[in-house]
Amino acid sequence: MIVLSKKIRVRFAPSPTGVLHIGGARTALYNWLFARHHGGKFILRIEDTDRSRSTEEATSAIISSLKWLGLDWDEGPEVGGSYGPYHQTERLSFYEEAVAELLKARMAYKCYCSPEELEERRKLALKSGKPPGYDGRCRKLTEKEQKDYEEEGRKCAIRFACPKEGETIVSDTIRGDVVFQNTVLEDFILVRANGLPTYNFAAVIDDAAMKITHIIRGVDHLTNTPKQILLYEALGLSVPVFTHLPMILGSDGKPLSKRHGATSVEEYKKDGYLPGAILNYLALLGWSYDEKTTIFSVQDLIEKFTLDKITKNPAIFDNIKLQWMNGCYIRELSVDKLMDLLIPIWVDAGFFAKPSDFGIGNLKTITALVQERIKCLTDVLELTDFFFKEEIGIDPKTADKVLKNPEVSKVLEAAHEKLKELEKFDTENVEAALRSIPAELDVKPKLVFQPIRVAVTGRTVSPPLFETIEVLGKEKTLKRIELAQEATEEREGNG
RNA sequence: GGCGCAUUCGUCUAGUGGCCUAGGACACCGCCCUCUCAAGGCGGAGAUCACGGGUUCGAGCCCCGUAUGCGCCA
Repeated sequence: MIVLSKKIRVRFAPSPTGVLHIGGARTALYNWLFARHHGGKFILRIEDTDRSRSTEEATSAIISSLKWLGLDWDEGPEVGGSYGPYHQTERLSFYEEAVAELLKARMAYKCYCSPEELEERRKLALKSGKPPGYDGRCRKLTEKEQKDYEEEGRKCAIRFACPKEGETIVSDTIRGDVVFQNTVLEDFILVRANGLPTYNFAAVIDDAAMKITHIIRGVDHLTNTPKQILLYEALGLSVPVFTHLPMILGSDGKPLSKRHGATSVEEYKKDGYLPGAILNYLALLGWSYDEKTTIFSVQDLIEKFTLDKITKNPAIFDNIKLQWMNGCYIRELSVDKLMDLLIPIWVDAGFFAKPSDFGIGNLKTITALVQERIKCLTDVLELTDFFFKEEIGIDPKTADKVLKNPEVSKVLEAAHEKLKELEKFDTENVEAALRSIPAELDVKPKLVFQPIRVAVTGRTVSPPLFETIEVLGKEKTLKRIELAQEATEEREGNG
């Protein structure tokens, strides 16, 4: 494909009716990657003509999600640009102008049918097995009839006068030529009775005015495309290159929705996912580079992304794989960087008010201990709460499993004794002290370390024991062992 | 209802007529490492390439039909 790199212009055009969803994020990503790969421009346009559902909050939410993902735009809200404004509701004059032109050329006409009438006719047509589309009755209205309607006070919508013969071909970069018979394209509405343009119309006018060269969007728009092409042609505008992306589905193969769990970028952020991991995962949902590579930095993606490697098949969104990938990205972080990300999570959980309350050094050690054990940042809470809590509870089942062994009393006693004697309470000394216990008591290592772990952390699963004990410190460690001993004795007394 | 798109391991995918007894990744199972859990290493299982026809010396790959799913008109 010959591409004039400098001139490539693509856009992401969300409707601000809600937060940025995974599907939208992927569309934005592919557009952004394509622009960055070719050194073109990435434009953000807000399609807010549906006034009843569009909100300022949604616009800000989408913008902040895009920023968080690192998908920056060259033109659009906040940054401006020479093809603005970038909100459709501020571009009404563009649409009016185009409508006037089409009406004058008789390629559009006024339709006085009310929504109620249309709905009724649609139902009727369906009932009798006929196509439910608009029948085109207002297309042949005489001037007198129009005048009568106007006098009746009827409002009119503007419809496109679709050619009734021939075919329109959509050349899609990944699906090839898709042919539509013009007869099946009804006279669709350009401007509603309320004066606002429809999606198909506004998008074409704006894409042309903004000199968009490539349109990359979901396949759900594929059947809208012939209508749009007809509009480009009617207005003498050059038709952009189309790429229709496969859908993203939920685990049951149905369209992604709330019941599949998190579906918005915001939620993933809150759950402790990293932007790089989300981008990497999304890039691979419908695109691949070769048969081996899975991990791509943003820079890799920019270098390697091409439209011809996009697949046609819809993809099921797999949270498990995203989690795995997020874990990979967490492991790639420096300890300092990871700690910076973890601190607000600990603070939110109420473990401490500011890092110095617990000690930066300790937090750094803890971070290093959990780095390869968490898939999401928020996983850290469950794994580290015992460090911060003054008192830990040992759940009865855990106690039953680990503390019921007859050797436990001896083990805990020995551990307490040895740790108490330590002058330098660091990992090395703690390890040496505890490692001597199995041989001395002639007990398997596991039967020594597990009870100590449970005593000290309250859990059977924890970060590495010796390091953990160092961070906890002598006082807390000894106290927790004592408490466990008491509990054990009680059990023995009762048992 | 019409039109359109899609269909390779459970999931994401590689595959553009002979390199495919179908490759990789996640998940799963086993072993190694090991104080638990992870991480890491090694290995295993898992796909009659939706189905049925055709074209061809040869088809996952090309053509036709069917089924299923999804989308648009809404």
